[in-house]
Amino acid sequence: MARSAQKSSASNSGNAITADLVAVLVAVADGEPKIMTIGGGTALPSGPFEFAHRSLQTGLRAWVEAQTGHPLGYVEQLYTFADRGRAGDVKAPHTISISYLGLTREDRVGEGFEAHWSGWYGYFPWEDHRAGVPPMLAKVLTPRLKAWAKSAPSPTLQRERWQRCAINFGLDGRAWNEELVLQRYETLYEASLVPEAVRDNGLTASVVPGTPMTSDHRRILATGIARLRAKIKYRPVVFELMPAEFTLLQLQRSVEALAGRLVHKQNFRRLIEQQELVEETGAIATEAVGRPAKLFRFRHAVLAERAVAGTKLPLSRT
Amino acid sequence: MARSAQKSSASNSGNAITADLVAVLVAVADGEPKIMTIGGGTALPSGPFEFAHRSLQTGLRAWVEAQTGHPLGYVEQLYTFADRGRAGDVKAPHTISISYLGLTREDRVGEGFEAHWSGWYGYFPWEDHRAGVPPMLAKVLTPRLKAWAKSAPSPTLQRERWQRCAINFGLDGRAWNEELVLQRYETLYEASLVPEAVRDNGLTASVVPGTPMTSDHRRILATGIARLRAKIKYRPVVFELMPAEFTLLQLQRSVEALAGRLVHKQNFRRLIEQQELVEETGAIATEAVGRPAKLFRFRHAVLAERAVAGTKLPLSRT
DNA sequence: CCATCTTATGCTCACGGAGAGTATAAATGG
DNA sequence: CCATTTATACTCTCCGTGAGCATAAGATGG
Repeated sequence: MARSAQKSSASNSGNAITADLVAVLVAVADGEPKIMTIGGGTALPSGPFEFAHRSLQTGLRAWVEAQTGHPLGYVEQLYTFADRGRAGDVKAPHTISISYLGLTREDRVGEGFEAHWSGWYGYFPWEDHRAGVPPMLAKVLTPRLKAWAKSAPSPTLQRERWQRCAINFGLDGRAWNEELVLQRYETLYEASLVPEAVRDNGLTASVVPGTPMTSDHRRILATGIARLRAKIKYRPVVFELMPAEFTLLQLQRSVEALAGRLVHKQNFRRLIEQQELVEETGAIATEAVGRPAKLFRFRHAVLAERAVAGTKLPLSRT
Repeated sequence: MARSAQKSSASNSGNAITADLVAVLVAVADGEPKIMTIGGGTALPSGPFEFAHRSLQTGLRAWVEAQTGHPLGYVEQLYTFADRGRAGDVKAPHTISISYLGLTREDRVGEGFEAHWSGWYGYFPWEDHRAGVPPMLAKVLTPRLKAWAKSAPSPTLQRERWQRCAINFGLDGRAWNEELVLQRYETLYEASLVPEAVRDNGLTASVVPGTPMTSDHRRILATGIARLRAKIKYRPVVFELMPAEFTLLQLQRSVEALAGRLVHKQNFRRLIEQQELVEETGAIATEAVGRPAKLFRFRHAVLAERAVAGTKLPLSRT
């Protein structure tokens, strides 16, 4: 029945649950995107929601900074999960996971913590298209997905399944869409091709490469990667992952690392410069090979100036 | 301290809270966007999270359908709120509001329920630019915002405040951006120009037009409107709000109602048709004035075909 | 029947952004 | 000096998009 909102907090008091924060903390080091993990890379950092804090956002920020000793540059709420078999403990108190995406420049972790940084493509080997389409996509994923599609009960369902696979994984001559990270993971889960699905549903099946995670953390990670890949195209968030000074090539490599695909160098520079996102520091990079590059820094002014209007990045279709 | 996720559900058990679902249910009737409200239009429908359901999404769906007797077309999670003074009841159990956006064709409400549909521009009069910039923007909002900016402690802060207002409200010759619904509401809240801010902070101040809501429901509504305005530009969700058959003008009017601004008719038709989003039914609209229009229906096939690739809508800059 | 009004529908044009390629510059190591 | 690598400057083409013009097909009132 519909009730007014004022009454609801009183009438709910029987439905006590617990809320967890789960963080997808991203950094880029050596041209590789990394995420902070615990438990030897099997889980994302998570913790109880602290009511001492004014909001969820500040709660997460304080908690992460206490753990790593570093400030969090950019924080954004991802999604609130309560679905799925959460590791099979049906009798445990119900938990809601409120997940966040956080970007940071630092990749060091404070002493004495079990957290460390893991490359995110270890969890999603099929997502890295920087060196072309990964061979495992055609060799491993495609046949498994095809078999899954064929196993559907009706011809119509078979076609629908296969169409979905083709769209998500860029098969049948379709273009690869780097933003469909979550859709791909969920398809693999549904097809019981990831260990989590096998675990949650008590099956035994052969799975595809890619490190699994506790609970639904890999799903949360996929959500975070997808969000970030979408975001870098229209918001200047890449800079949160860069050191104070950088060359345009370093910036490009970071974007490519996140997007999992290469960009056209000249167009990338044109876009960055015409949007006045960066300014020269005057210094020159000291690296070894090739013509030395100018160093740039992010023009923080643009954040105020243009209301985060847009950072367009050229992610080509080939 | 970092703990593995497996341990967390056990170690959290002291932090019990309650979770509410809050729904922004949208329909379009007579060319006006409406939202479902309760409490005489002062609150969004909300209810406790039921653990009988498999997921949050299905929980909301079941709950809404039980209330209204109508299926929910499209459902999407919006945001999870725990911030802000929730109506001043500091000692009440802490509540998290998980908000959802739902789209439906129906605008009838089942008998015996207190819910009904309210036009959303009653809550945000400054958001409707279909008949040009609303006079109240220049007459009421701008002077108040200017005063608020000037009241900042330092000249730098004054400039920052004003720049933010100018960007959000399209002042100083800037273009109106219909997607900044939430930013606008939050600015007004911060400037104590909405009753909710006055209420939450125990102030007395004169406020601007626009119906207030319980708790932070107007903020949640702003989040929903913003999300929907962004979404209609790249996903074919408008059709969820349309009857089975419609003319292109009706479709256009719905888009304009949601976006709060007019679109170029010929370009709109071109876009809709070239994307093959609709097909002719063969019938002709029976309305009165003008040349009769063909009736169209949504091609549901495109959802599968193109993986929600994109529905671009021409929202011009003038 | 004609003038007029309203909406539907077809077509053209100009501009700008994006993808892609060519060419040249500046460094290093043999 | 040459090969190699990276930096940087231009150019060209295509297409999406905003905008306007023109015509068609109904209704209504004189």
